Amino acid sequence: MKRNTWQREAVREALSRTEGFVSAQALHASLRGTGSEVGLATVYRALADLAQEGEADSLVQEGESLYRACTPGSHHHHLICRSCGTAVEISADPVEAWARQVAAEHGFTRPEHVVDVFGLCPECSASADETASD
Amino acid sequence: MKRNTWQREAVREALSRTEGFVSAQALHASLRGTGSEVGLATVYRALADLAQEGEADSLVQEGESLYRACTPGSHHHHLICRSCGTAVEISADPVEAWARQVAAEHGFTRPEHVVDVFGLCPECSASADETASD
DNA sequence: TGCTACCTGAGAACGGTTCTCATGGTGCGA
DNA sequence: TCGCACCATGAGAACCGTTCTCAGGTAGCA
Ligand SMILES: [Mn+2]
Ligand SMILES: [Mn+2]
Ligand SMILES: [Zn+2]
Ligand SMILES: [Zn+2]
Repeated sequence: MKRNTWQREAVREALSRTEGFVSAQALHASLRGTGSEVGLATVYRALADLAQEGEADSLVQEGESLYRACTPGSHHHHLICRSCGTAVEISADPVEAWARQVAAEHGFTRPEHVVDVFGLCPECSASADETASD
Repeated sequence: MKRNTWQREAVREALSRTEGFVSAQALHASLRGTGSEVGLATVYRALADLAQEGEADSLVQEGESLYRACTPGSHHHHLICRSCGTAVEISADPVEAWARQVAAEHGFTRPEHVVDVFGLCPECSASADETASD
């Protein structure tokens, strides 16, 4: 059992207050900005633990691991804004079945899958349109 | 237009001789092993160029970028062995449509998607079974 | 309250990737 | 074919996100 420290709770809380995916460093900077003196290594450790326990989702983008608070116990995927990181949880039942079937057809066992949809969220789409018309 | 150098050609050839996804460093070691004196930075540059031009696919696994020769011009995905890196190109037409629809439903524009299926290939599945029964 | 195993944090170390810059070769024009 | 300008190359340094180290601190338990 993990000990309860104010540092871990601070990370959990900061993550849950964040809309989209954030990096460990950004979360650490955000915590420091509010006066918290949590260490960077602790933020990394807390995020890794949260991800392992299923309380956070993670993905890698441009060499950086990004994290997001996650509704535990439910397998799901994400629709993520490339510009601001905002994410929507989506179910992908047809894709789950397709992935299992594809693996089986080729004799692959213990299938897992990575499915992420990226795009520009409505807000960022609007901004992009303005910029384009300048 | 990129210049034609024996280094770039060597990288292209080494990549096409490789069954599955390989890292830049592994490909460099392989080239060095055959007597080629290509530099590591050049391998990185050549692989980045090939990926950009659509002649190579890439994915990130455990903090490392992996590359694979790709049949150009065709959008496809991969079924990849977690153990040995062997990959099978798969089409995912139902997933393409699903991804576009999900993005549209949430007002996201310019959708892209990341879809990879991982598993153990038949050979590695057999090896894993032997190990497990020891 | 006291004990102890575990957590924390500053900085060092790590590993993959990119950058620097002197050197060398490609492609092109003459 | 020859010469030149410009781009590619490669060794090593720099970079950057992440993990490790270890001394000091603290949660949890009796
Ligand atoms: Mn899924
Ligand atoms: Mn696709
Ligand atoms: Zn956005
Ligand atoms: Zn395999």
